[in-house]
Amino acid sequence: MSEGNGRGRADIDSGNQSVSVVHVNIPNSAIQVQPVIQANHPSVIQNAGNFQTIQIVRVATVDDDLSSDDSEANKRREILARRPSYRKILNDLSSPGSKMDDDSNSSQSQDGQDSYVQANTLQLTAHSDASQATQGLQTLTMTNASPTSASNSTGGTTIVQYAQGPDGQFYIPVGGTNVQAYQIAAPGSLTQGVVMASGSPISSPQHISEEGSRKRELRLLKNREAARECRRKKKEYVKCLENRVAVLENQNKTLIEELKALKELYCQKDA
DNA sequence: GTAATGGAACGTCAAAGCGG
DNA sequence: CCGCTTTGACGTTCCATTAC
Repeated sequence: MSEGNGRGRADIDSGNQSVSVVHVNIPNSAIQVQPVIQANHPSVIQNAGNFQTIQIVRVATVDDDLSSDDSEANKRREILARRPSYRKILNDLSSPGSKMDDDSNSSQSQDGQDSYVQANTLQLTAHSDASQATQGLQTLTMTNASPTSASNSTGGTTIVQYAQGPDGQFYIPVGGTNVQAYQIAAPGSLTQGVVMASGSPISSPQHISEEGSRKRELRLLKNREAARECRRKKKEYVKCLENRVAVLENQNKTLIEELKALKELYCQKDA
């Protein structure tokens, strides 16, 4: 264990450079970024028209009293929980004037560099590969609209492997891409649960607990994937902001130079 | 070589958000 | 209102780097 708890550090990796996400003390405010079209500056043009109002959520103020640990944690949670989702922000950024359809669409981010693909629903289908079935290893395919780079996801489809033992129990590989250990799942879990989603319920206590553990496995599986996707989106969001900062800095620089040139022209004319 | 350290990524939990 | 999704927080693991 490296750090005790993970406070104060965000899981951000933007490629070569590491990015620390800090909670900036900003009063309730909104930044208005006006669309500016300047034919002279291609770097600006590529973002022209995509600027939107960025709502800056107040995170904390300097004089916020965060004396006790509990109240601090509670306050932090309350405050942070009110952040808009990355999806919402990126949707707002990428679709000026129109609300994009929320489901299963891909869009370009405001700078046109990062493609942003969304996945909102995880469709679970179970199937068994003949060759794998002979070895007792089967796959559960999670059809997902978003291509994720992590784990054994290929083009938005996450393949979860499992095996059924001779005793009828299902074994789920644990540990992501590398199968490191097998966790015993309840008999009939996952596959049957997925396939028999609308099947007739059996109400014996044992079946109820099996059903419970099966649901839990499924929930954890989905949440695992969702967390992965969320991190990916967060990274993309940070990259998007960084790009925007670069563009705005460039724009600012250009405007300053332009102003300078105009001033000189004006002074010459005056003299 | 090895312990210490830091960063990145992950899994899980909990709570808010959101759609039907 | 309910069920599902999203995301911050937290703890853990792995890996790279650095100091000794």
